[in-house]
Amino acid sequence: MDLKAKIPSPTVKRLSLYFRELGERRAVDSDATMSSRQLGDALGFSDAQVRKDLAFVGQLGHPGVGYSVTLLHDNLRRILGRDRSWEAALVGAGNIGRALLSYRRFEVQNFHITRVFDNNPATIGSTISERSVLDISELERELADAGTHLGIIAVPAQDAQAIAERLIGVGVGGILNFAPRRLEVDESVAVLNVDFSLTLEQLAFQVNLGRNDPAREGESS
Amino acid sequence: MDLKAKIPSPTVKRLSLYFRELGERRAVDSDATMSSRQLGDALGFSDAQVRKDLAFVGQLGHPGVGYSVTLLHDNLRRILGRDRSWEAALVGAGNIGRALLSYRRFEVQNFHITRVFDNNPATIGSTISERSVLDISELERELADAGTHLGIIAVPAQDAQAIAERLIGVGVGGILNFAPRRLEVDESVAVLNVDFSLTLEQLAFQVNLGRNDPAREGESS
DNA sequence: TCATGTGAAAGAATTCACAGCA
DNA sequence: TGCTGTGAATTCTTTCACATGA
Repeated sequence: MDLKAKIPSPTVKRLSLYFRELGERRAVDSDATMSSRQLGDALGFSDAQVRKDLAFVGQLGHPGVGYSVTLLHDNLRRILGRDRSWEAALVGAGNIGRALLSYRRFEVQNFHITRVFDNNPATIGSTISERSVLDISELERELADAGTHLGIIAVPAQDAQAIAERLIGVGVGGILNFAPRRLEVDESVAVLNVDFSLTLEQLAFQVNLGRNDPAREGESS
Repeated sequence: MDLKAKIPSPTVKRLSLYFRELGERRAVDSDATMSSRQLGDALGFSDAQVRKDLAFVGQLGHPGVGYSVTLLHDNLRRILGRDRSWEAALVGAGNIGRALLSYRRFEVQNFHITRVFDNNPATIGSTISERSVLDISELERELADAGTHLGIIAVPAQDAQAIAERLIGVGVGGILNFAPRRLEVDESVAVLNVDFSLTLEQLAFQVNLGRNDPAREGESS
């Protein structure tokens, strides 16, 4: 509807958190309202921050009352793209891949890992969390017309770029990259990196001497 | 030595990336130099950005030449706290926990998961990646004088806060939290959250309509 | 009185642009 | 010429503060 204006990335992160919080509240009391202060306190943000963020969603609050939990939740769902189903292809059935496959939360949230690829002959053909592992060489054939929306890369660093290109070749619009390697892709493709080593390193730095900056504390990496 | 001035969090993230890149370069040619442009190009940052970041490390560059790979690498190692060993306790031997236990990269980087706890009787006593799983009720006894530096929480959301408090009770200075729940802890404890659902959601949002903002593309979540 | 929505102010982070050194 | 280090300018984000509505 609105949402022409582009939403800043820090705000999008927080919108996801609001969405989750509202979902939990809604399950308990679907008629509830929450003020920006309540929502902020629950997540560690200021009330002003919450209001500014929610302004991107629309004018949904009622002065003196707060926000309708249900209304806000529904609107966030739409804006965050959670009102549709997402199909993802996973490449790499190693430890991280397996963890993702068994992550129940994804299914609940309409993220479906529909195909799994690997290049290890010992793994190909086996079944992991009810999905059978396909040969990586079949990637193009399997995904050509599958309309897969997202790719998840969980392969060694040196293979990541090539896999990314193949995934983009079959039309995925976004990539979740677990390999510790920057992917060079066209700007029309969204890439998000998850890098455990990097995250641990950030933590170590903070503990080491950066006598932890409180403002950053809850920071979602 | 220096490093009294607090380094901004975005800079710390990039310093880790520089450190990794320099390590790879160093392995090939330990006498190499790199300019801020070369380093930036490799990682997708501007040369000015690189120089600003490296200014926090000290005045290590040589005009007309660049930075000595070895010198810069060594200095970053110290600043990032990588010149020492880190011991971590893992709580939760589920899928994520197992993936972390088998993640080879950690050992190489001097991060050692020395204890593993779970509350599942079927898992307790078993061996995962050469570490035997301890009963969560033994946490305090096991860690009391162990001098463990970091805690890794990979338990269901509803247990996360309690585990965090127990870990802090035995003296860990930092927590890596995989549970989709904000931890309320004293500000002297560093917390970093890794939240797959949140990350996938960010990606979905970008793909959905936020016709991917190029500036954010390589963003490490 | 309580709480939203939003301009204005402040604060952070990035980019620019250039003096100065090798 | 090539490249660093850094103030100045710019852009992005958060916080403040208050007019307005219920």
